[in-house]
Amino acid sequence: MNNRNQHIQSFINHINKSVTLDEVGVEKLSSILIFKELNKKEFLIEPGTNANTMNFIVQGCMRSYYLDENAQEYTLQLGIEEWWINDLYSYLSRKKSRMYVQALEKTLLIQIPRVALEKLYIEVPEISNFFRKKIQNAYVAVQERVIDSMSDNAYERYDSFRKTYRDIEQRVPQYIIASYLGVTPEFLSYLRKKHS
Amino acid sequence: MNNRNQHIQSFINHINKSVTLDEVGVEKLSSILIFKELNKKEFLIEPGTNANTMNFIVQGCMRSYYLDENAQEYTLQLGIEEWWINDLYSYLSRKKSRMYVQALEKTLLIQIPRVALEKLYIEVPEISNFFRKKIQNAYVAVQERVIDSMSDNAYERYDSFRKTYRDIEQRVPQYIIASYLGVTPEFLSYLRKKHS
DNA sequence: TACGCTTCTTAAGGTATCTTAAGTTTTTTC
DNA sequence: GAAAAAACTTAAGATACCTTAAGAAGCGTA
Repeated sequence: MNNRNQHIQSFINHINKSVTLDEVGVEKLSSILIFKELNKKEFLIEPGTNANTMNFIVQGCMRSYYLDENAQEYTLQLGIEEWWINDLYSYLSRKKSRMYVQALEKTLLIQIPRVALEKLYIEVPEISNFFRKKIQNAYVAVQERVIDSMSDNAYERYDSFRKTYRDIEQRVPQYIIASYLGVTPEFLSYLRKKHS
Repeated sequence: MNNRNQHIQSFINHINKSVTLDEVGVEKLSSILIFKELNKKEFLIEPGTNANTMNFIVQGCMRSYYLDENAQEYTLQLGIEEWWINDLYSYLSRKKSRMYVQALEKTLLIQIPRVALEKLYIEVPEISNFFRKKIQNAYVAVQERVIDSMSDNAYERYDSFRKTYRDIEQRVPQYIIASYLGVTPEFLSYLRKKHS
């Protein structure tokens, strides 16, 4: 497949939006990438397994969610093309995950194994900077959600969800959006009608 | 003051609970510490300023909170002796803070300036590991709060707050606990009565 | 195309939480 | 130690959100 090279190319472009890799950096990074395909509903991570890669979505749609004792789902992250998806906690701490990370469509990922990536951090500091920023942004995003959950009502959260995830909303079932917003699907349906 | 050395000693003990510093590490770390005193209600960080230090509470009680357009406060973090307090976002990203970090009692901090700390990371990797873990834990704590805010009702959140922050609850006004839980002070008061 | 499964909608009744407002208690300040 | 300020409580009425249940619509597969 020559697709493979195209995908790597646009992956490198994605990285170069935040930092500047020289040719050696590009070369070294490209050499450790792994492609992985997931079918719709297939799991990348399940509770009890370990997240040992960083995962970039080339094509498709993914989510991470937590499942509680009452079989209630809490969606923590959604992602489509050019987004990263993971259980960062498991990846960073090397502990077992307590989440599911699942494909919502047939999905193609580019994965970077932690071991190889950490070696690269030393040889190519720009790559280290790139992921440092990613992790910072993840932290900020979660913190913002804490504030939003306290300050905004469900419709306000839905509204800002649609602004932030414009391209995602169409592709994801509504009950998953409800589980991201922290409301029941019935109530989300009611809100949509009320404000339409 | 000889207090100073005692405080440094117990600070080092705190670090040594998570990692193992050799004598050189201890020496180097000790040499970059700064003591800072805050009066009750005094601010360590305000919106528009930068967080350039890591802050360890030697004695006292602090909180970080976000203030929205409606003058509503959202408490994000509380801490007492042996806890760390900061606006990690500002510290990590080097961007201006959007939070307040404030002393709730007369407080003594040990501060580590970022510049010196980052130099130390290279010379004493154990210290780098220590703070990597701290930041991971901060991320996990915030993520857990997102899940709790969706899955637990206010009384359950209050109850687990009391378990997690047993020693803090007594020292902090109730309206601040309410602003941490995301409920009105009136409702927290009602809950306390109902369950007593 | 049709059947079965998944997702979405509607609606009624219930519970959790908020708002306002006033009174009480505690803490701070002089 | 008295006055002022801050924090807490109580209660009534309002609103947001949930639960249950049932039917409708959409989608995947034979």
